[in-house]
Amino acid sequence: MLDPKLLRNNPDSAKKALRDRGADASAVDLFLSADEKWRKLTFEVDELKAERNAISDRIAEMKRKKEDAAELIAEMKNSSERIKELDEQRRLEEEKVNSILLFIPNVPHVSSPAGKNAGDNIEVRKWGKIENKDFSVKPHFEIGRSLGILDFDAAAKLAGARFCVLRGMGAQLERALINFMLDLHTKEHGYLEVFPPILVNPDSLRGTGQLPKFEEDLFKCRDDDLFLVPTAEVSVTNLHRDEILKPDQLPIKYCAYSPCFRREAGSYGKDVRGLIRQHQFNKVELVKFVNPENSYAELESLTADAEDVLKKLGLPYRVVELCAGDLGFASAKTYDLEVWFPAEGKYREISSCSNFEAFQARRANIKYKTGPTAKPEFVHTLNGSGLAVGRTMAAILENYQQADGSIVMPEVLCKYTGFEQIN
RNA sequence: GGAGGAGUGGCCGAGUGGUUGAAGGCGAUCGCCUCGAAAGCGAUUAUACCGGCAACGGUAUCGGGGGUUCGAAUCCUCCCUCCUCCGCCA
Repeated sequence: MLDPKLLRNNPDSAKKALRDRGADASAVDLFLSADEKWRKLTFEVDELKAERNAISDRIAEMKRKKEDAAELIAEMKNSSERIKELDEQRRLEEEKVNSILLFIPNVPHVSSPAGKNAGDNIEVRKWGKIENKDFSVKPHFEIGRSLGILDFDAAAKLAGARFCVLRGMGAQLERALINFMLDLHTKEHGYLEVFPPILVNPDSLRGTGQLPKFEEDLFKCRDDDLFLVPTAEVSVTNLHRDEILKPDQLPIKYCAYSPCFRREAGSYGKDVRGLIRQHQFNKVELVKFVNPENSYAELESLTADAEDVLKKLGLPYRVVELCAGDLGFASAKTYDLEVWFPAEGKYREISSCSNFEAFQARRANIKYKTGPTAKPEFVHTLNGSGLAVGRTMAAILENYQQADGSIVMPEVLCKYTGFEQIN
């Protein structure tokens, strides 16, 4: 959510920012008119209530003195009706203001490059050497199938398309990756591990920005007002919803493993094969709550923490800075980490690291105090994948593929897998 | 799932219709005292919104929503959470 004061005082810059990211800027005008109505009604109602409160006090005093207050009471009856009416109007207008606000995306940070779509993203750095192998690397889903570790047919029987059953060393590798990532972030990068619920309520999803706009992307329980999380970001960020954090608490750094569930509505026909785009996948997520002053430095270090996973696994990758038009709804600035897939001969997203500034904090009401007497301010929230586990497995199956069709484990993983090779 | 109990400020805790945004205590902050500290004394100590350049004024909030009433922390109602007992269960 954007700061309503910013929209009031500086609507033109807000509109420009929204156009920069390809969003509909007319919402700003809708907000402005609804907001003005709301403020007018609020002012009127508050004045009437002030009067009512004053007269109520007089009634109370008269009653104490055993005087007759019938006349005042009768008078207040009308006033009370009027208050009720106006209050209802005010409530409706307030709802309108809020629903407009909830559909407006974040404003891109000045450092986010201009551009319309992924084609305008900027590569900021590359890491790792892309090997020219003397055999043709099979795509991960083929090699995984022939090694007997990925079973898409069984998954289709159990659940449908976009699911996968991991078998044997595949299942073990998945588990090893999760443990490896969590250990790295907790032991070397200073994150506190949490294991949150993966079913959450609508308030939580509103807090991070999935609701109300992206409900169709979520799996919802039929009989309960609960959704499966599309990312642990939702659970973990909402850990501090409606809280005022103490000055010495920041920065807070969490990492969490969770399964993630996405309906992938509207992505039919896209990445249909393999582990790239599944309805259910595992992810280790990094989440930070920070002082606004440091949030961009914190984004750099969070990105570096995610990159470290790829470095330790020896997977070639590049870092891409998303242009304004490609930014997610809640993000002000995002770096995508893209890992090399040799079978396809291209880089694909494996992590997305974002600074949401106060956008989520305002929705989720997460504040901090700079000192014991200071006024609470919104924190900045950040998160990034550290990493998407399924895609990491896929990258390993391709990058570590041998001519004989076997897969050599990255060295750091061996103590987690207990084997050095899949064949 | 059934029965009963409870949810008040950072914390504890009073408060069953009218100067109660909320006693009292703890904690915290500032000041006095002190060489310094402790103790003691005094003051301050929620959040959001609206109006105002500001000083300041106003409104709302006692788990959440709705209702009764001139007036609700207090009464009614629905929901949520926690506790106890029963049932079920990993």
